Amino acid sequence: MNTTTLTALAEPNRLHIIELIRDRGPLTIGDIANRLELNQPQTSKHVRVLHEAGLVEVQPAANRRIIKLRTEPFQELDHWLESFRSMWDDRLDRLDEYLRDIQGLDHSD
Amino acid sequence: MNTTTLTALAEPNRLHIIELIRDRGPLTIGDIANRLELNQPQTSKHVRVLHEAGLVEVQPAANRRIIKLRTEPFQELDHWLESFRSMWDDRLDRLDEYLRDIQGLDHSD
DNA sequence: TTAAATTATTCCTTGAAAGGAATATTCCAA
DNA sequence: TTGGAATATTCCTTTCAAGGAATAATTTAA
Repeated sequence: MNTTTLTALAEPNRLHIIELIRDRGPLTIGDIANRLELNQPQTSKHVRVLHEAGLVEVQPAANRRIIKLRTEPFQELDHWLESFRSMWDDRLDRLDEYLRDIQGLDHSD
Repeated sequence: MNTTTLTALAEPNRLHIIELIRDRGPLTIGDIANRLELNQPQTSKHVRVLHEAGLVEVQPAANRRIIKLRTEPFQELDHWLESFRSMWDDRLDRLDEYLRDIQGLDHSD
């Protein structure tokens, strides 16, 4: 697991930005600032960090920037958590294996 | 999602400690320090942070402390990721739903 | 009780990250 | 081309986390 993703998410305002976009869909810097009651400069800065960490995609549209979630970092995080899942849920693991069997998918890992 | 978990994991050495315990099982402060080539004081400090964040359980044994992983924070992180999963894998979501159906489990959430 | 091993704590310094305030930049509309 | 809206950047200050070094505390063994 890489720590850039975690570092980016560890700041409360940035986490809120991520969850906001997750819930409301792509948003503008101004939208984010308004909804989260942040100043515009700090919003830009936080979004920059999120972008540099690859958590977010920035799509210019005229005057504005539309901020979208990227999937890869969350997939990576999810994959990382796989290695812990057996700690707390063997049953689901076995079901997952069974599921893959009946779906005829490869599970050679 | 709470940021204490993320903050604790965002520090590289602490992340290494977590992954080390995940892979090797419960370890002593000294074991961790040796394997990760950390000084003992910093190891103690990092483990303290991990413990205060609830990521780790500390079990005294005579002179030593045995450090174990706790499951809850990882479960919470996993649960948080659920809300993102539909972004990248609708198929698995549908399979999961199907799975719950044939298992006769409650899925009223 | 003393010594040795293991771990915890304290003190200090340094670097980085975050917010505020001001200003710069970019882009469209008129 | 000028004005206004949206966003970016810079500069400054403050706070906080991390490492190093030294030392304290705890536990067992002898």
